Amino acid sequence: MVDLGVIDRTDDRPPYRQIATQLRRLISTGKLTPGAKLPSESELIEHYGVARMTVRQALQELRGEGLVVAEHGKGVFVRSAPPVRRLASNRFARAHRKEGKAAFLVEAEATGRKATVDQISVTTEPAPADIADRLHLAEGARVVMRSRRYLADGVPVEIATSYVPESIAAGTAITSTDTGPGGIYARIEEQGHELGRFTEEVTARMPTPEERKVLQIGAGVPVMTLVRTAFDVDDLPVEVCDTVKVSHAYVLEYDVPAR
Amino acid sequence: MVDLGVIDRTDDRPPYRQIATQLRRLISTGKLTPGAKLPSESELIEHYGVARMTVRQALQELRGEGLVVAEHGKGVFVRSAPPVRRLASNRFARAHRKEGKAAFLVEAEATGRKATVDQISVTTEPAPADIADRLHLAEGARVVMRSRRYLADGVPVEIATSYVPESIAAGTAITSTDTGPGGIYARIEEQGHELGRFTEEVTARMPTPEERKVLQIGAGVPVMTLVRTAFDVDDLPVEVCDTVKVSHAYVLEYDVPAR
DNA sequence: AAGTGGTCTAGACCACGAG
DNA sequence: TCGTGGTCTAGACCACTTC
Repeated sequence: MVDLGVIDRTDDRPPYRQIATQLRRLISTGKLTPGAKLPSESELIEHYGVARMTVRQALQELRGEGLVVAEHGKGVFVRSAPPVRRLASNRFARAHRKEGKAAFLVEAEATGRKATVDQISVTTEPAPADIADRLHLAEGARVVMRSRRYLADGVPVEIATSYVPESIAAGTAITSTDTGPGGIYARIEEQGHELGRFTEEVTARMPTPEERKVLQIGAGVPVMTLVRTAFDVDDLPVEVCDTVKVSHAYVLEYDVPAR
Repeated sequence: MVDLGVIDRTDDRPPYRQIATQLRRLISTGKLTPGAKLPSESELIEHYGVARMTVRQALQELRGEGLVVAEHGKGVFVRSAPPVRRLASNRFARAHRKEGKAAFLVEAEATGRKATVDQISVTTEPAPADIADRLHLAEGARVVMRSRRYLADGVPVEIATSYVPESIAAGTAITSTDTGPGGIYARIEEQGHELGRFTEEVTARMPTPEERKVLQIGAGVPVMTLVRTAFDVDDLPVEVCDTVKVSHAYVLEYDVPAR
């Protein structure tokens, strides 16, 4: 059992905040390490001499910060930091594709993690408006839509959906579950669209309830969205990939020339 | 007053979730538009016939998703989407510095916003361990540390802290509140360190209570952190800038060659 | 069965904002 | 002053986990 402080009733900050601060400090100073169990609600109630709702409010603040996770019937635990994957901006370098490797696997290999992909679905549909816009397609033009989930060491870290114009994807392995060596970018180049550049648009937000479920994250854990558009050497957009990443599982790295 | 549904006591989902779902739907369907006031707690209590804590739990779920903000003494309101700033990866191009413009102002100008900077503080201190590491400095080496807050149209959108080795900054305007035309990058180049490239590391997380206060955001709104390191043409790191951005106020854009 | 967190009730007093 | 949300109390019953 860790040692807790006391509540200062003359303090400006309300009791639940004081409790939250003390628990937060136990975590940040390493007195409570990832995976460790916090004192139970009953223990906190008794120690601080407050009502249950007060303790729960403190715990909820920590849950909101993503510092702890509550497990029904077991207790409240310090969130164990998932493996952080650093995504370098050169991860789509042609050299890697030539070696027959998909980007996610290249990354995983570099960090010694076991990467898996599941929940793969491939359909052909009319392009959503924003995708059609990015691909310079007419409204209602059809695209091949590939969705999948990525896991690192068995933990879900990302869901991704790729859109390729049907005119490029038709008759290739892009419409198959297994896209073959080098992934869809290799297939696109085989169709005569040598890749020239990518743009990536990054932002962050809270996940939808469905994303929370698929990514197996609690409330209070934000996601990053990265929308990548691939252009061929004629600057024609050939693919859009919309990814939702568990934020604390990723650091994105970019190299920018000063020009 | 909008029309609400009722609680189905035979439903699996607990009442507070049903209430949250109904309110969420009012927002997503546009029956409650940004800035609109939700029914007050008392109204919800009366309408649904539940205790206050039940209603508050529903509202809290929406706050956690960043959909609404509570204003003490006034009510709960649908969050109005703040202006989104798109940050292009060429925003530090030398051309802009030559024109005597700082990056933030260049961006603001491009989008027609009124950009302001406040809470500027400049100190000289021993470098924190991670900063010393990035700047290739010995532990305890001194750096000039510049903190400031950026606002777009009066709304806080970012806080930033720059670190420059004292060996470069000493005796320049970098140690002044006003760094002069072109900002600190112009001053660094005047010291003989022509800039060659930048690296940027991006991730997202929940804000600390203090960041929430400075950025004036509620719980449930994530932040993006962007750590930029500037290198001169000899690949010597000359500055580290640590920024914390309100996530929904920014989209970061990067251009990546396929190589 | 015992302990944990999840949900709910029915009150209370306080601090803030607007009229 | 009045209505708003912010905080707190002291109970209650339920569902989940472990033994």
